[in-house]
Amino acid sequence: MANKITVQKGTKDILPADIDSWHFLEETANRVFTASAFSEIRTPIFEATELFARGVGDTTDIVNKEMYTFEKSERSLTLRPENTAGVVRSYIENGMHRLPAPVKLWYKGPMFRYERPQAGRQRQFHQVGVEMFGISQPQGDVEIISLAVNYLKAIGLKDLDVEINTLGCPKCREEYKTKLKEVLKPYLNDLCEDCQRRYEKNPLRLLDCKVEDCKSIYEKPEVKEVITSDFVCPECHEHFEKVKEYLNLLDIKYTVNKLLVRGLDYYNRTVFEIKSNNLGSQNAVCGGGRYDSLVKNLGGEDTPAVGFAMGMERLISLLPEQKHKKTDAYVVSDNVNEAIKLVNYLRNVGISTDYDMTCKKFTKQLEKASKVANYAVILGEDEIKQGKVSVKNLINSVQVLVNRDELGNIIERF
RNA sequence: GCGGAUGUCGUCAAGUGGUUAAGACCUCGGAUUGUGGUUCCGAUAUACAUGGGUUCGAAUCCCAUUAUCCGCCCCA
Repeated sequence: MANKITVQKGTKDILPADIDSWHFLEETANRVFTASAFSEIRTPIFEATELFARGVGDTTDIVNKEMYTFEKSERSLTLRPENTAGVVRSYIENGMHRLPAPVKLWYKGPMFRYERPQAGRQRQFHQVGVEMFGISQPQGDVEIISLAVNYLKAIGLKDLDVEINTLGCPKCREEYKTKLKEVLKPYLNDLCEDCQRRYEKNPLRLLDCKVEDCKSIYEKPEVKEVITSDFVCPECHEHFEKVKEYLNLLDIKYTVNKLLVRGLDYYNRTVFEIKSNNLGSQNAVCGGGRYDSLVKNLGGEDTPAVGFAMGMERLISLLPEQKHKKTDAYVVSDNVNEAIKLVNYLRNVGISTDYDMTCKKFTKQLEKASKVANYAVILGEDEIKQGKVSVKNLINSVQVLVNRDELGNIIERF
């Protein structure tokens, strides 16, 4: 035997047994997002590498070490590690700023990140997300957060925590970073390696370190004072207050987590995550926030924007198991000619139908029917003589003799 | 990139140095002369992750590799 070729590390087949959950997530997304006036957009799986370097940010792990990048015709291309940059590119390229504002888009599809796979983390994974362009007001942030909450509610998830924070604007954030670095300077040598690296690269990320030694340093009064201080400028402060006010109006429960810092460089002001306690260490099902400078950074008009992304595999792992749906009808007959015609008829009136193409004996056909279908449609000599068919409900064994054109009604409610 | 655990048929799983490596489920075929999901029989024709080593002898011990899972990191 030839060597078997297997799926690649961190990738998975989505098999028929699991497909109903995916359809459910996708159909619910379409329904819920459409209800909030979002339209679906589909952008390419690969883009110019530079789009992600500039869009996602070249200090991030995603860009630095997790991208699938390849060369073709002297271009550097990359499999998308997330979809915000791609949607922004499309927004700019297609002149969507001339569309009536706001422009509200949603998407779903595969993303690619070269990481060590573990629970809730794969190299090819799927996200469903939304992006909204043209709203700088706090209503925009709330539009997005409430949409996320509505979607998660629509797919039936409970026990989720919404965490929000504000990163301020570039100006007040810089001041905060400077203060933070100052107060931490004396302890620099006591911090873990990661934190020492973060200290230089992205001081905001220092705060959610899980190492005990670091945590205790962040608990020190003078440090804690800086961390918990309201560093944001009056405008950003007012914006965040409004966001919280509107969330309260909508009765959306949230906690303010000053340590919440999203890993992508483009965020400003409001950031949020939605977490589940039932997921192990990769517990964020949704992450998002405001990114007012990204459109401009990628060469478009200065346009405020806000959005989120959800990990579909993580959502599915929280969903109750779904049984794969059976076929509606299975035609059981010894008469091939009549069977073929009846099968074709049933399919054309919208009843999912299958039959035995190998001319097995009657009992075998019925046995097969009971495994794969909800109803057996029996067409034997007796039925053919009478011009009728028998329909047997395979769950409760009730059988009736009916005319062919009644089959649709029968199968729907019998 | 760094740690830890695991790897026996499509699936679950017994077996810890010694004749043809249990069993269950699934699938397929057959028996019961047009009514199934019960029962019975049979099949899946060289399944012990891979490559070395130790041994008279290894699925069982050792080493390497690989894969999966879990954690760190990071993120959805």
